[in-house]
Amino acid sequence: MATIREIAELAGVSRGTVDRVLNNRGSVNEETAEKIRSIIRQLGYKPNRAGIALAAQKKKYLIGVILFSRKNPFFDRVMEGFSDKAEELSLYGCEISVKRVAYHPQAQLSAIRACLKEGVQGLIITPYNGDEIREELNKLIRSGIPVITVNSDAEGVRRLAYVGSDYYNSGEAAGALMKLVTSGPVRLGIVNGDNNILCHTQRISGFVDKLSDDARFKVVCQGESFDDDNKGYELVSRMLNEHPELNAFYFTAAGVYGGCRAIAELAPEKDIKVITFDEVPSTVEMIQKNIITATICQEPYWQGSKSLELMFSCLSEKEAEIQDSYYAELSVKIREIV
Amino acid sequence: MATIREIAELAGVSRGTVDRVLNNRGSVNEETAEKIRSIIRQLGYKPNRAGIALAAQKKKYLIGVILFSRKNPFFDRVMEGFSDKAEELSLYGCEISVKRVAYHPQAQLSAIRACLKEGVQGLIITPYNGDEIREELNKLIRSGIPVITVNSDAEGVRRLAYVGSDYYNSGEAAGALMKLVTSGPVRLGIVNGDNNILCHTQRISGFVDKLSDDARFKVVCQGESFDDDNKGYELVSRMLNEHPELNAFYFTAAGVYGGCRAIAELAPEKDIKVITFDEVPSTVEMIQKNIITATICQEPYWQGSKSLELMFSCLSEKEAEIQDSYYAELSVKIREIV
DNA sequence: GCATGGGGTGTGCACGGGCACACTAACCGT
DNA sequence: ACGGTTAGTGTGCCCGTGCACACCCCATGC
Repeated sequence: MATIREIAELAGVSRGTVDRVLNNRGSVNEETAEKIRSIIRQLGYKPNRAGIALAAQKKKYLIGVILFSRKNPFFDRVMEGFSDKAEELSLYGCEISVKRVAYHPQAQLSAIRACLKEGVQGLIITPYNGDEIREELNKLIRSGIPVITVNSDAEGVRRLAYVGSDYYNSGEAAGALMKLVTSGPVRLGIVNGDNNILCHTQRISGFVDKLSDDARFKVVCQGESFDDDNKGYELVSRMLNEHPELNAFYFTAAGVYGGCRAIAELAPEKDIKVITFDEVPSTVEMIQKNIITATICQEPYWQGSKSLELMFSCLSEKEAEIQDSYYAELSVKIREIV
Repeated sequence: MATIREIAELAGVSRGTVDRVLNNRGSVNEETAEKIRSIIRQLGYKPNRAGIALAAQKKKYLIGVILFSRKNPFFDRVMEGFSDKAEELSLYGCEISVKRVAYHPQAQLSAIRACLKEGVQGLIITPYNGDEIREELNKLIRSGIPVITVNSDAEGVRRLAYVGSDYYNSGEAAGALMKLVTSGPVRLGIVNGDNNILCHTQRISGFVDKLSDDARFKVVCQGESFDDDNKGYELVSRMLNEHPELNAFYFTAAGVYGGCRAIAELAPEKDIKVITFDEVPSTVEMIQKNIITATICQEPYWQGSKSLELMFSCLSEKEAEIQDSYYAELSVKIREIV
């Protein structure tokens, strides 16, 4: 592999000049520059990453990460993605400043402000909601600080990129799965979280749309559980009492553990099909106990890792090509195949 | 983060001495060494990877990779894992020499010999079979060249590690999946490849064992197809003609494309459940055409990537901790969720 | 005629670690 | 007493890139 020195020698100039051409810095005679560029093309020169890494020891790219604080295995896993990628990129001077705060506009707002005070050069936020945050993010972006949103994408925020789940699509996948694992008439109970959160509404739309062409399926009841297991327990208990014909459940993410406990207690004999999201301790346990039939996963680790990688390449590379949106791949974990 | 220079200064010695302690090279006064070691512990010193990478530009770790030559998307994907990891590790002087040869002892033997001539310091082989190869590998290992086997593990070969699928386990998974997606009596046709290859026999054992406790299932017929699509087509056609009651198929890997074509042509109306292995073009196409119900994947990309990573850390690090076996995680790709 | 400024260029050092080589002091054998 | 060996240590350079600084030359202004 060619080095800057070799190129300099071939072009009859010094390393410094080649460096200036490579990083369009300082001023170089256009003729000389073109000559150097042609040699670079000819040799297929790629800067040596080890050299860059070593030279980057002096630099510092500080990236702010604002993350859900509530005990949540999904976001814990996203966090692992952030941490591992940060460790990898520390080689190149990348550093993250993580703020785990409540999912409230006020808390998030002050976290953003705190990041700014620390002088972050980029911000990653997951998840977020509310007009205040939208405006604040747009202010950041206008001031030249790129923002990547993970798992929350609001219209009107000119973020650098979105990384995360395609909720509607995963809802459809859940519907397809439900078709596959059932036969005969299916009487469905749906448990979702806060109806104001996209995650839940879109997962329901996708699911319902997918089943709409099949007369076997009927949604009998639906309720909110707000990520609270006791609430999930109560809700599902009530559903099972009021609608003994139920033979399938769909959880968009909330109250899974409590809901499954209710199913196990109130209908231990019945073959109730249950489809949920995410591979987290509560779903894994319920899969192993044969209560959850299948769960649909959307790579939380990848979401953290990918978003940090994108942000770093935006900050460090001259011309990073960054798409508008990056969607997590779906995978399915099934009973007895965990 | 501390550097070698800082440690040297604190210990009142030169960089060279610290270096000798860190890499137990040359000779160092035991007392001085202990002092340096204690400072290293105290500061929690970790060598800077960028520095190591840069210094490693001069080194060269050559690793031989012997891979199935036949057009095979699974091994193509393994190859991608090798290539990407090699690219990543080129930073540290890692280089691979790939030989894609036929799955015959003679071809593999000469590939191994060729690798030796090139002076490889480690060998990765996938897949392999036969006593000659086993003996040859053991000879290599005795001469100090570590060997990692991928997707073939023979008794008596003292390889450094095995990386790959757990075939029996994935067969069981296929059985569990078959239970889940069917209801009522199931009449099964099984299509496998060469009966001398572990992959096929173990996937069948696992599958059959898993179904053995459920009277719904009956294996009606079974045949070999040797990875040949025309053979697969003929075989499945014959099965469907002779046993019109068939309503499920299990392919251990061979003849999937041809077999599925036969199903599509001869039983277009029937709801036949089909379970196969690996996410390769032929399975993806047949999943999209709704012929394959689900396919079980075992991370071919990871297999390549992981095995090279292991080999490199064995060659480069003083004390790499390497397990005996690394099994690919199972995942399931399902109709409409690809 | 001299100071100012800026375009264009070269040079030296930094980054952290590996490693070859040089050097010293001590010890041994003849 | 002197050459040879060896344990123990220090020094200098290399790896490839980034970047600050110094330098030269020419144009412009007073």
